[in-house]
Amino acid sequence: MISERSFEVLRAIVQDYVSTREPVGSKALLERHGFGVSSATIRNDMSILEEEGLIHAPHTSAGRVPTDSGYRLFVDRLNDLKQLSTAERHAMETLLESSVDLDEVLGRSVRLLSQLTNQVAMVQYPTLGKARVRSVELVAVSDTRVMLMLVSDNNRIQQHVVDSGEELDIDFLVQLRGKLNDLIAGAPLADVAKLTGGFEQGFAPSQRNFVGAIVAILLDQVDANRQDKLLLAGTANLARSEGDFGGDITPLLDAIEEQVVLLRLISEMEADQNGVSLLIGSENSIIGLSQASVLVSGYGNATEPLAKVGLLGPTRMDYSTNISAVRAIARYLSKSLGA
Amino acid sequence: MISERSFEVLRAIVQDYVSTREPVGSKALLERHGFGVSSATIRNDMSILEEEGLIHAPHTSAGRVPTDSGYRLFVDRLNDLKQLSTAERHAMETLLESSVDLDEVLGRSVRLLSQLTNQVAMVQYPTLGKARVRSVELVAVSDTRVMLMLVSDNNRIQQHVVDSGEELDIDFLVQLRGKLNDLIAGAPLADVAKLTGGFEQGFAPSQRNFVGAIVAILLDQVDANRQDKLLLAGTANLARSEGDFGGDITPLLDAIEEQVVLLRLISEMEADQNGVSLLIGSENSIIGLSQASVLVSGYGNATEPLAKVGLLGPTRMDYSTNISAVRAIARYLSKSLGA
DNA sequence: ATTGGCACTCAAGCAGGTTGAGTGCTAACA
DNA sequence: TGTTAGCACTCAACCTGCTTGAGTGCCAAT
Repeated sequence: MISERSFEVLRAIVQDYVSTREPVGSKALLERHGFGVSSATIRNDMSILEEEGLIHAPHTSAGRVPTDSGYRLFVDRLNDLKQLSTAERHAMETLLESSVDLDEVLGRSVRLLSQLTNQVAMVQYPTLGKARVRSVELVAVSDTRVMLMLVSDNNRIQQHVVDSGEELDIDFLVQLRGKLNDLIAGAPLADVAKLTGGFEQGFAPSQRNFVGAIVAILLDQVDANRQDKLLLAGTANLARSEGDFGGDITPLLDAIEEQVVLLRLISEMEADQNGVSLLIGSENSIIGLSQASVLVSGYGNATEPLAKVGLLGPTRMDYSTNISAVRAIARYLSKSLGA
Repeated sequence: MISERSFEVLRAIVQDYVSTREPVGSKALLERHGFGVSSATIRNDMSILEEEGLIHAPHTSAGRVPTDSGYRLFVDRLNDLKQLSTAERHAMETLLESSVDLDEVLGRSVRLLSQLTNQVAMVQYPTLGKARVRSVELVAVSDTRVMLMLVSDNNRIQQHVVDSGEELDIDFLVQLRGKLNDLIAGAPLADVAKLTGGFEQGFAPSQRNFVGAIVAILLDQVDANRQDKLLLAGTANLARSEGDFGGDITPLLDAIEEQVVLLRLISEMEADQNGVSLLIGSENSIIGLSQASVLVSGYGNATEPLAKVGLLGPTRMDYSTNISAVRAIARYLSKSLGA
């Protein structure tokens, strides 16, 4: 069992290494943090930490660097998270004020998160689960094009423009809208496919093509809800902290491009006591992300989160700040979308 | 005046330097490109090119690197652009097929462009110019929230959700929608502000707050059309070509974050004979972008472009490929939105 | 105008020496 | 038993001097 002071030494090492990017030695440690002991004692503690696999020396005569397990212990014992600054709070509140549609809320949140943390931020589109259809709207946007809107009862809106290729009959649109709503308004999204089966059969042959197209788009929209989507922001930050990922970042870029991998990863992550979950370095199984940490939190309902929001960065990141930022954004998203 | 062969030498230098990232010398040049002359002759040509300020030697005993002017001449004399591959054509066509709303078209285009070129791609939202209001729609999306949609006659749609804070009266919404459309449908966007002045005075005092809010949002939407917006993609590519920007990329990241600077820059760029415009390195006036090239093309109507689309990358980029990619995307956008 | 030849330059790479931040160990101490 | 001072040891980083070779510029000959 490592002593209390040994842990303080670990904490100091993590902090110094995160801020300086250089291996930290016993003497340098004393200068920054005034432990009441000599450097020799620190060295003894360090050797214990090294035996436990928490820190590691790049080479014999260098200082120490935290290992993944070292970061892990540091994070697990993290009790006081860094508070957001007033400016940051203000930014959050401004965000809260303008209650807009889903895309905008998610887009702004993820951009804010990336700015707060200087990392790559990501948010998963909420799955609808037990959501129901509120209404379907058909709006003519030009002589031949119509916009199909699917509004669900958790404030979520999806829209898509369909070009019928022929002159639209406004009256028919109104009538079609009515029939569609009679059919599926109030129904769970999961049932839409069943309910609309054969729907176009009730129309004149000349209209069936168009109605069929509309229904197809509608089903697409429902499906798009089931099939998760990921929104990223701040990927340019990768250029900033490139060196921290150790040489080749192409696998990282690929993983970001192929959102599927990331999506599966964060879906499988289980929340800890704080509501956040964290994979440090090699704790995640994706090759090429072994130098990266992934930090996410669920948002939505506390008992049953809708989806995840979080960030991706080098293992050498400021966990304290980042965890609190992710938690704050998740709280905001829950407030804004969880209802 | 530089001879024809000297120019061929310049062209070879640009090509080799772009692909190898290493200064190119007279002998290496001969190996790759079989000029029918000796290395000494090449050296003579090089010294001419250097006198003209088209190439430059990093140090005495190194090969040559194109200067900004060198790239410029190379590009100006570029006659055969690289063709898109069939796979790339296919991607474009797939994009064309799904005719959807503005956000989606622009989003997909800019992502495709960044993938084609491996650079940071950007597209400017089209200004509406002489566009007119087609219709205004009000759709209830929950008991208290209503979605306001502004549809203009060039297929452009903007929407925003407003929370009235109180129970909505559906009949009143329908009535309000009618009055609004009577007032501004068909009018130029520029006139909306004038037309809606004092609009809420025609309503009962209890309703004026809500109507006023709706009108305010409407004006916001009109304004958002005037005030340009920029959509970026592929910023992660910066991490890939980081070294080409010479050391400190923070000013570049800042410029990307502060889209305003970029927007002003590309707005001021004038199209050349090919429809594209290009600023190479120090030709642009933004500090911190002196190692970057900006390449844009107008899209929309040939005579009067709606907005710009293009990319940002290191001066050391493959101009031939990139120019043709930007042109292709611009053509596609024109076809899709210019009507 | 082109070429072969030659002297010259200088970054890059290698070998050897020095430095200093860092370690581990041990013996003394509280 | 935990802490400390002291000391020998290690090794990356840095410097220095040397060699190499890719590259240049110039000139006289074709």
